Amino acid sequence: MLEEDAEPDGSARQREATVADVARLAKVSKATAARALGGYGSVNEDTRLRVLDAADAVGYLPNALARTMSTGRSHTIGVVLSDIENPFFAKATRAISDVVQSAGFDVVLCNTDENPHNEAAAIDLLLEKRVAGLIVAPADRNANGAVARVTAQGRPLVLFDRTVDDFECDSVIADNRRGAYELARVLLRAGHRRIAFLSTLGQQNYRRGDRIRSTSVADRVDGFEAALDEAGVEIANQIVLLDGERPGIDPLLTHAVHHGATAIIASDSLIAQHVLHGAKNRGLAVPEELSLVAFDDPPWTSLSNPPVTVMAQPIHDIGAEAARLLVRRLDGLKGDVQRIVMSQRLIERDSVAPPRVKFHDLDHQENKPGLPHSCE
Amino acid sequence: MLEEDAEPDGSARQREATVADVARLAKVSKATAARALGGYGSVNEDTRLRVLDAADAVGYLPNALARTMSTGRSHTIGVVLSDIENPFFAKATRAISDVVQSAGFDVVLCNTDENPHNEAAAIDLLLEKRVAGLIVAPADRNANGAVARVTAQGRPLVLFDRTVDDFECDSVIADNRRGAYELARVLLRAGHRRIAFLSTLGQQNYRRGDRIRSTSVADRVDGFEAALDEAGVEIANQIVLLDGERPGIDPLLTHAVHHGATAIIASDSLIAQHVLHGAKNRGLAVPEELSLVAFDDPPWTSLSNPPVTVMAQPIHDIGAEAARLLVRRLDGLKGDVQRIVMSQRLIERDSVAPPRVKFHDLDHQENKPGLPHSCE
DNA sequence: TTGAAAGCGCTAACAC
DNA sequence: GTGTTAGCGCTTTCAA
Repeated sequence: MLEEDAEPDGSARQREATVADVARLAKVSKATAARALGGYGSVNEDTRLRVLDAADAVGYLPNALARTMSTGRSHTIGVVLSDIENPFFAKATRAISDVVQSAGFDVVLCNTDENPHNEAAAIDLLLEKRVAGLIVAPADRNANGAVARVTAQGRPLVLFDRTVDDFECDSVIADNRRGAYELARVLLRAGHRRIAFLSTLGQQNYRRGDRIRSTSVADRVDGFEAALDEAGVEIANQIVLLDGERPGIDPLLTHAVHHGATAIIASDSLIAQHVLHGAKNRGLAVPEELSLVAFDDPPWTSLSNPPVTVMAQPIHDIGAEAARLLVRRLDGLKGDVQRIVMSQRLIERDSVAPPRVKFHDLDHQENKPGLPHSCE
Repeated sequence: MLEEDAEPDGSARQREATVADVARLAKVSKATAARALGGYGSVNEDTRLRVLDAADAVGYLPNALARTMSTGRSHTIGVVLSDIENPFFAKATRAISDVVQSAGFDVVLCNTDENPHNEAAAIDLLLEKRVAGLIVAPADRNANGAVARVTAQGRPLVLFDRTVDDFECDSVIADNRRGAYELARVLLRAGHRRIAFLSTLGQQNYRRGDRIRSTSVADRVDGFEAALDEAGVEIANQIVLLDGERPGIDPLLTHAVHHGATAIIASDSLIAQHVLHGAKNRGLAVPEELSLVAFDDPPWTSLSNPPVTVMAQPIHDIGAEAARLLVRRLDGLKGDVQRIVMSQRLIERDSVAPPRVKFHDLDHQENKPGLPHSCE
């Protein structure tokens, strides 16, 4: 038995047992005890049992930190993402954990809230905790020092959902440009000519050509614009609304509707939810008065009134593939950077209808001053 | 500059820099360098700057493991829960992170999949990593050794959403019994006499009085049964369906409908989603042919067709309160175990209608053999 | 098979 | 203000 330290509150709390304690009780050396406990080296079967008995007699619990310090291996990988409440990330995380755990690694998760500062802190934290590798969905494509630090430290890194500019790195993303293109085509085919793209990410006051911080959103906006160009629709008539810092899709919706948008592309399912709510509150019938399409396909999109047309992403696969890639790198796989791009899938439901407005009138107002195509 | 180890692939990866390296470059002792780096003790401003310069010249990154080992403080808390994909846990996790981080702790998250074995592994893992304290939603109320081990190790622990039998411990839960009671009352008032309670947790083949593994589900079933008793409705006519191991609410729904259920209580929003889907697929109109009420109030429940009547839980507060309590314990708060119970709130929408069937007929069949009240 | 001792990177006494 | 030294709990040579 270990001596017990008397606690201030009178309870007796045991000092944590160490290999040394176990060794003493089992009457062997620290080294032998450690071998028996750690299951390495070779140790006589009898002594092994004796050590194990001693171990749970003193309530021995290995110290993973000490172990990592001496071996240099942590068996832990870090995952950093922006919003665990977003079903996209929840699902991807799930996939990552499954893969990574079955490969014998533990996972530590950090939430950044789309804030580059938090992200840097999270990455450094994980690096300081000496995780074996990292999987991150970077909040900012630009000069992302924290992300670069990971590889600079020589640790494997896989980016998912988003990438970072001028940075060679394994990554697994979805074909967002194509997805947005298709979504825009659906709307265009239905006759819409004034479409708003809504996202909570990126900067406010977007002008065509601006670099949007999140590459997944940037790719979508790109595909969106490409479809419009191709259809010969004036981009100036379109409305790309990015929320930047502010919370709340609702003001964006107000803005969009106020400027004549007849259809919305929601950049994720959370935004689609807000749009549907907003439309309901405003007494705007979907799709009769406002059409809606969105990225991601959580179960509710087929249950809502109306069911919504979506671009489904292979979320599970994105996470799983990112994890598999990291595990392979951890196993020592060398070789070229891998950039995996997964395709998305259109699911048409009932949230799109032709616009009620005729656009001939509006088209003549194109140059009317004061018609913004971005939100302040 | 540090010497560089040549890597097999030809790249040159730096050995990780340590305080010793920094000290050498800054021409001070290890202790001084450590003081400057760690921001403790006192050190001359000039030397401090010199050390800091040296630090980023060699790309120094502190080793949190080593620090924890010598200080005994990890500044990290562990959270273990059963399913991060469930919006309930996603939201609670978010609240926990926020509170805990602003108190200066990092958080490590583990998913258990409702599997007691995984849970034990996760708890031990966290304990081995020497987290300062734990917040756990226990998968099993019975003789939960892993949970007990936490306090046995002298580490603060707060349970949330669920508790463990015969185990004194701080906890924050919702008043599930009352919530279920109210939900049952809504259905009863509408005229329903044959109601099915659906959950993915707990054992299959439930008989009244059985101990359901998850205390939150157990409390709900308890409240459900109490309401029926009070209304003088035969419990034998009710159908408590728990999924046990199997994935899939759908077979449960089949079972319920097949045995004449006219209303469903879904034990969480994921289940409600499945029920709505299932009803749709079967061409069953909600609420005309099947009424539905559920726990939790994610945004989609007001968007669905029909919007669903729910018992909203103060999820954010549950998480935040659990975190605050843990932080206080970590700060040394002694004193009695705290058991915080938060109340739920009924939100009536359009998913409940009177049953079409008249029950006089059915009541006479009560003793008809083969009418099960639980699912195998 | 076992033991003694060194070392992982850091902090914390204790001297100077 | 700064340096020396001794740990934290484990693994890992190297001998015996």
